[in-house]
Amino acid sequence: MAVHKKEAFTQKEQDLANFAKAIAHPARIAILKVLAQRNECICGEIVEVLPLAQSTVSQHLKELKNAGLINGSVEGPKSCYCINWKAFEKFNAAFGSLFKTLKTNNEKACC
Amino acid sequence: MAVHKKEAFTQKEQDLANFAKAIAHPARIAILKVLAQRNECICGEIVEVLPLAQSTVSQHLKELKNAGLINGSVEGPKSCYCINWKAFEKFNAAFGSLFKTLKTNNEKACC
DNA sequence: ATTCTTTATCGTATTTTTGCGATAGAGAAG
DNA sequence: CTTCTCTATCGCAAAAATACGATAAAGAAT
Repeated sequence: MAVHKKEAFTQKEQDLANFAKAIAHPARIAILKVLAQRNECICGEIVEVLPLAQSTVSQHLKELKNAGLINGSVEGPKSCYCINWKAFEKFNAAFGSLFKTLKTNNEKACC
Repeated sequence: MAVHKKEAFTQKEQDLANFAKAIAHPARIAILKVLAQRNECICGEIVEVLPLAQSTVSQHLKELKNAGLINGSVEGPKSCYCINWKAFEKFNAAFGSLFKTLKTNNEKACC
């Protein structure tokens, strides 16, 4: 078997998990950093910075885009990606909310 | 092919990615919530709450423990798990740091 | 119009994750 | 000491993630 049972959980839990999964790879964190640095948000330079093949970087970009963490528009030879601050803020809030929820329920560790 | 190249990235990036991966599954988020609710931090009830087999829950607990997000001690028939607030705080700080880094570099989206 | 440059997608291989049933192991209860 | 209960681990299968090379596609440059 091994059918992923993600659909059996809360929408909130799934959303947060998806966000987390998007940044659950050092390459994608590195990509986010590069995107934030370049104000003109033209990439392709990302491939040069990362120790990965072009196709792999493109794949990671796609996943970040699917997760909603970045926006992107392709115009032939050059593409333009940049961080979707709104979604990122939402993620930050969702995680903060979880953290807060956990903490208010039980502040001290018992083992 | 397909050798994970995670070691090619910063330690910080790897750490944050590992933390993120730990919560990158709704089941593990749900487990954290249950652990926070029960003050006595006795589990096994987790299995009843979650729509997963006992062995699967045990596996998720193991991963959370490996990631350092929870502490656990097994004493024969009953085990005791609870949230490692210190590590969780560290994760929260690391993520907040990334978020801040990104934001100070580039505040506005361009696409 | 043809070539060049850049990026996305396809196909494929390998590794990792997810999940379950079955079994083992470790105290508690009798 | 034997049984009972709870948890961990093993073995396995299916799915997803990771990575790359090769190819396609879409403008730019000539």
